[in-house]
Amino acid sequence: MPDTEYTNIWMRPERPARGPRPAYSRAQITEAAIRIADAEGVEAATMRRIAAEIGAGAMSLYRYVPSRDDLTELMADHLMGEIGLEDVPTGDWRADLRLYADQMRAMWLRHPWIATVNRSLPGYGPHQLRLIEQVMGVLDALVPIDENLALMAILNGYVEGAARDEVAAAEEIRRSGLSEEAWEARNYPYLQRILESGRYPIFTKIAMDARQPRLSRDDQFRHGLDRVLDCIETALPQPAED
Amino acid sequence: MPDTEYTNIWMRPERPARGPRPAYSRAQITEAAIRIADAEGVEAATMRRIAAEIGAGAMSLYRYVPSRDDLTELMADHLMGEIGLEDVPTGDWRADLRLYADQMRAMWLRHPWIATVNRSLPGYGPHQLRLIEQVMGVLDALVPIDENLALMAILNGYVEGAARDEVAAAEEIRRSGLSEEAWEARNYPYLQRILESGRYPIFTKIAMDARQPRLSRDDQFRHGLDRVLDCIETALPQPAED
DNA sequence: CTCCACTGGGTATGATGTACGCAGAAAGCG
DNA sequence: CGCTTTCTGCGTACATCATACCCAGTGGAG
Repeated sequence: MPDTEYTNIWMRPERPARGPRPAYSRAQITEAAIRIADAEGVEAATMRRIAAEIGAGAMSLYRYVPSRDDLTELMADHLMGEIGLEDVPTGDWRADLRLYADQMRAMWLRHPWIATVNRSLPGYGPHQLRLIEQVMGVLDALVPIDENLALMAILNGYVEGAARDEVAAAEEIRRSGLSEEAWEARNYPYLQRILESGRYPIFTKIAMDARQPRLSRDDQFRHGLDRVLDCIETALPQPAED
Repeated sequence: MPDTEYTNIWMRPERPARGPRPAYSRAQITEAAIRIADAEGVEAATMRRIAAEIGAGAMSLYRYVPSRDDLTELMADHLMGEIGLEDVPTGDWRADLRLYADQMRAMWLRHPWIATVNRSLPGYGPHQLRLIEQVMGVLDALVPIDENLALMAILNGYVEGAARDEVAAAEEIRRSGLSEEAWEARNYPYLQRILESGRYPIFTKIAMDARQPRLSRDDQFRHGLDRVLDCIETALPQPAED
């Protein structure tokens, strides 16, 4: 029973020394699972379906991955690998953090199902670790480590929150099987009821007066991000003089 | 087939006019489900278990709630009702937003399973709507509605992100069935391997040098929150003079 | 008083993650 | 080179889940 000792998917060696060559690999399985989740929704990425995708039997996957939860962990970490910050830090911290934020959001939109994967914190897979190094490396020379942590909490909170909202709406629409317009038309009566009740003046103000909801998603994100970066700037010691 | 017309759990009337008195109610079912999820984890709150909790047969629940997803929506909105901001705004926006943030975080910690419920955005249940009114009412008189939206995105992002991190760790420990100390001891080898690899200097700096991870969770949250509130302050027009 | 739209709930179904066991393959050892 | 050991892929089996369907009984509307 060697299983008991490994607390973590990252501690478990992929291949033992003896025996026949494995026909597949963790990476292959992980990528197949991501492909299915992207194309058909995370609920379609069942163990059987993933196995079929790579031409294996259902139970074969368990030779590579101890459980579905661990596969999920592999999937989540693989996604972090899609964030490319090779040339960071460039010296322009604002551009660096914006690049990070934009890439992160784009990744969320490519893989909306990541919102349902909440085992985020204790993962610390290799790609996530690399990303921490790169992102926190941007401000590392400018502020103490505690300050850096606090600022990154704000930035990550904003990016993830914004991405989560976008993705929640998109997933709701996808799951309904309707077009975006049809979905909005279908929900219109409820919206109307809220507005007509007169009990939600601020909600009404948002729906009627705000420019924000009428901007493109990209612009909405960018506006909020600018605010966050301004906030970070005020926390930096002696910002660059003109 | 009246089912087809209701797009939303909030549009569907709880009780029809005719027929015998229902023995239970949506509120009763929702509260039972929350009680189970709190005590035994969200995975224990199955339809059968919830039905058993209130002394009903499994299928009886479907007389009150069209599907498990809708029940989840009811549960999530019920939680928003736990945030009490009756006396807000008090005139001290900073105190008001801090009260909101603290209550929100406390609610997350009471009900960690909310992290797994991601159908957040298009819900707009009654409690969520009321909360939007109260929270956004704090700054409504001070800033334009678009500004208010942007600032709330930052605040909510921080609060939710911080709560999500705390909850993810707590849930991971709970699910392992170990004590916090035993869980940490179990994970120690992996942490050690990361540090010893020498490839993650900033991660190492966080683990070794930062004060932050050694503060209480409450203090960590408060520190970050102060930063966010500072950020909001700089965005307000002519902050109150001394 | 009669009718029928309701009620609670038993049974059944299809899907899921995964435990178990088996036949065959290949690496280590003599 | 043959034997043993340790692996491989994978078919079968099972517990558990949400939920479709059905039925007998009930109580408000006419």
